[in-house]
Amino acid sequence: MKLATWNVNSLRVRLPHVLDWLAAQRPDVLCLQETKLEDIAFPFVELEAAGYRAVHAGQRTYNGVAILARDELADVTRGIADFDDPQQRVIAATVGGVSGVRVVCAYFPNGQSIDSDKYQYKLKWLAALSAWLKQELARHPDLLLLGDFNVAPEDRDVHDPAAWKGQVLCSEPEREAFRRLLTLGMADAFRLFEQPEKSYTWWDYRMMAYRRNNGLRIDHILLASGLVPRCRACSIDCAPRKLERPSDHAPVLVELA
DNA sequence: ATGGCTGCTTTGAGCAGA
Repeated sequence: MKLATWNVNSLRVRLPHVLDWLAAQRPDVLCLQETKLEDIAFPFVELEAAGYRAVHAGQRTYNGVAILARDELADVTRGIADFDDPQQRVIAATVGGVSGVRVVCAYFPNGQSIDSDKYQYKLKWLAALSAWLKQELARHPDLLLLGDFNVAPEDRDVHDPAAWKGQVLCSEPEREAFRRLLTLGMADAFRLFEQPEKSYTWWDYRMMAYRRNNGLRIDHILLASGLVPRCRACSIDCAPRKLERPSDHAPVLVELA
């Protein structure tokens, strides 16, 4: 089973890239973030023609998350339970029937800068996510959390750790929140394997950052402990970042036996 | 060098992203 996550930075603009990528990779599941679409504008028809069902928690202009799957998507939930939030950042579904996995697709807040109200919202959101996932892991032992975490967990996930030290995406409270997710009983799938040095999933559009590999690893796939023995591979696919008019994020993939 | 791109917005300068 192949699952992936990709922040597409507007599905309206990126739909051709998504369709090409689905055709090339044929993942069983693809989680999308930043669709920036209302549900009524979501391209269900085009995706169905490509062989994918979809569920979407949409919103105009900002945020918006979706799960695409070749098989049925069951028990769909939107948002974090007991956390009132108009921003559409979380959608979850069970894929693969009775023996299926629970897929949680999330677009974590960016936080803007550590002195911003948005940063305080990010920390509250992270705390609410942890509390909710603790319950969800008890309910669904075969859970995966995939998405744009907007957190670079360690200095090796940052092209210039000195410049980013203490900044939003790298600050210690954010990294603590990331580690807290691991202590709930999850593993960073990417770090289960040997990986190339300077592996990143996001590069700024400016200053030729991609060409210089000035990036951050902020898109992640966490696996519940019980899934770890089934994990065969995890990688970042940089091919879409090289295309014309790319998303600033690259997809991350995981393979489960 | 505090910008540099990109996408979006009651269309055009400003916000947000990361």
